[in-house]
Amino acid sequence: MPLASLNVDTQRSPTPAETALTRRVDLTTLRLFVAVCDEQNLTRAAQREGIAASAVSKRMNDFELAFGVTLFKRLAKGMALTPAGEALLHHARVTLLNVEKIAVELSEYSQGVRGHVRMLANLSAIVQYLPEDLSAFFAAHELLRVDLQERPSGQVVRGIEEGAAEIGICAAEADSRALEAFHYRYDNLVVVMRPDHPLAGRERLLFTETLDFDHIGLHTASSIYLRSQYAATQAGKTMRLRINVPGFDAVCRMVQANMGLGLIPDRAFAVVGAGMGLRAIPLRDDWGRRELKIVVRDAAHLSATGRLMLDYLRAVETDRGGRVG
Amino acid sequence: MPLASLNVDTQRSPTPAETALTRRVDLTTLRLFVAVCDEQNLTRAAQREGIAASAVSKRMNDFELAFGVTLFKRLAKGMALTPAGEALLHHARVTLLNVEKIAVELSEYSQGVRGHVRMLANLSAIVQYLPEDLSAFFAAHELLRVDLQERPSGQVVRGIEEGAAEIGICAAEADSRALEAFHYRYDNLVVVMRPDHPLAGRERLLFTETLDFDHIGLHTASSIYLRSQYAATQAGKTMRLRINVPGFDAVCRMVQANMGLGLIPDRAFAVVGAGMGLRAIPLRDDWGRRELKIVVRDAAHLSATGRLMLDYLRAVETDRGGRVG
DNA sequence: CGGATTGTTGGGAACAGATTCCAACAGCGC
DNA sequence: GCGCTGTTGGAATCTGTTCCCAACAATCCG
Repeated sequence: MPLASLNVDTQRSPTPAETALTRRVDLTTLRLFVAVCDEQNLTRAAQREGIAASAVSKRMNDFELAFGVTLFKRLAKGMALTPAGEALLHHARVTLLNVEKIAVELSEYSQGVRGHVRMLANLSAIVQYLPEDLSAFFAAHELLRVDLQERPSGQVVRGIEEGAAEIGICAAEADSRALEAFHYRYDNLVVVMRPDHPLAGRERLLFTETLDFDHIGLHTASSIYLRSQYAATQAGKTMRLRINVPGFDAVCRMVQANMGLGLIPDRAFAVVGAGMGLRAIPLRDDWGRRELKIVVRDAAHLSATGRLMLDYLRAVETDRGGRVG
Repeated sequence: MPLASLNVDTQRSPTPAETALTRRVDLTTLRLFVAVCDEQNLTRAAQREGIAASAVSKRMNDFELAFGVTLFKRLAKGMALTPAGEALLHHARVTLLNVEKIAVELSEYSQGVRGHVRMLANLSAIVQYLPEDLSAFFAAHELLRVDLQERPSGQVVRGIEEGAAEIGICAAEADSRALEAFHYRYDNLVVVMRPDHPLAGRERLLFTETLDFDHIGLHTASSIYLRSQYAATQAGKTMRLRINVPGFDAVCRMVQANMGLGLIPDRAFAVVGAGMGLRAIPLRDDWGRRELKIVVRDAAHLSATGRLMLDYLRAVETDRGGRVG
């Protein structure tokens, strides 16, 4: 039954036999192991870790013995990994990285930080609103700290669902499924171009008017990109795309280099495009005004710090509040 | 400078001070810690872990001392987490889960497995082709093992780029950027419906002909969903969507329940829809024939096992080979 | 070509340090 | 005061490290 060895990863509770094996793993061994892998040499690895070479040798042997696995091929000129070793190396690296996060985060708490909030947000939110909002938030709550990661809107939703973070910010178009969603901000899209572009004299633009010119696309998973593609096909045309770039600053630089038109939020242009000698013209289409929303898994069961952050973000834009999802 | 506390996560090499802190973390303490959190009671946690309560108490105190952090509020009726404790709990959980993976994987090697390949694939590949292909691959290489995770095509690309897996399979439409891409298989989309549906008598269908009826959508990030949305808007219409579901089997069940039409690959229908008394009609549009591609970061530097798998997958469909990206 | 040299990993005994256990202790609520 | 909680102290134990030495392969040198 070869198919039995197809492992679709999933969250399981450990069997007793597994916990027994788990106890044979320890972090110093792991650390030593990656050192040996890095150096491909036991002696240098031992020096680097400030420990006797024989001790390292013993640990590696014991470890191999404990799992009944050969990790290294012992060569005359050092140690080379076996396939089992390579597999271990991968996991060992991410485990150690995680432990490091623990150490860093805890030492932050010891220096007075009173709470962490893990956050996911799309690029638009990070570039335009979060710097000021978080700055103000920190001013009110000096002892809090935020771990912020950038992801496209769809993956923000997924991350919140999976518990990778407590609070997410994404485009309102994104399907937030079972998550609770609240209004955050509105966004206005502008078309960015060089001052010598044929459209540069216009005060406002319909998106269809730009379709006869080259465009510079954002990351293909970004909601701005998806939305503009949609609009183009709805108009029965296709966007003339020359390149996809990963950030608003990159869009502006491409525009500057005469690669075409860019489509980014107005405040993003104000932040990253200012001083580049470019022109930004508001989009007249209804979808030129977008909404960003806040998503959480369950507002009632947020941590104290998460709750604080959510309440703050919801209150920060006063003109138009309320629930959207 | 409140903004200094905005941490965009990134891969850093550890500073000396950090490694010193890192050494104060050990897995038994972590395991004990989550046990205490789970039980909210030190005594029960100690019992569960088969250790004296005093030992646990000491470990927790030493740990708090080492980082200068209070993890628990000691109450008369047990232990409650502080914010710092909650932060630690999150990281501790994922770390332990990782260690468990290490133990499982290594014990697999000890039982004869000679290599692991981490793979990401979209749903279409997993449902239609991978079971047979991997089965045949395992028959030829009994001692290999595969860790397979399902993701939408876009996230497959991202996962391969980030090194989460060695080999990915995704829709050819997905932008694979700097990755190397190879042809894998072709896919044919069929429209699934109940036998009493008005279109059930047709031999072949154009997608536009289905737009007057209700549709059942796949996950909104899936490439089939995105492609059909695109086709609908290109035809100047909108899809009448009643629901989005996460898998091909769910689509078929929804069709059976008279919720509308489904659009899935033909072989997926053969696998999951057989025996449900449904009708599957091929799509005549050119995009009804899709391509699945294999993506890797750098074929030249694949592990031995990864190389084996790549070569096998590329050779498995003989009628149309060759590079696509 | 032979032999010495340098580098490697592996093994055993003594030592130091950490971890554990048991028992007794202190705070809190009922 | 009883039952529950977590904490403390000291002794037994165990684990890990070091040091020294052996075995081995490659390389250099006479």
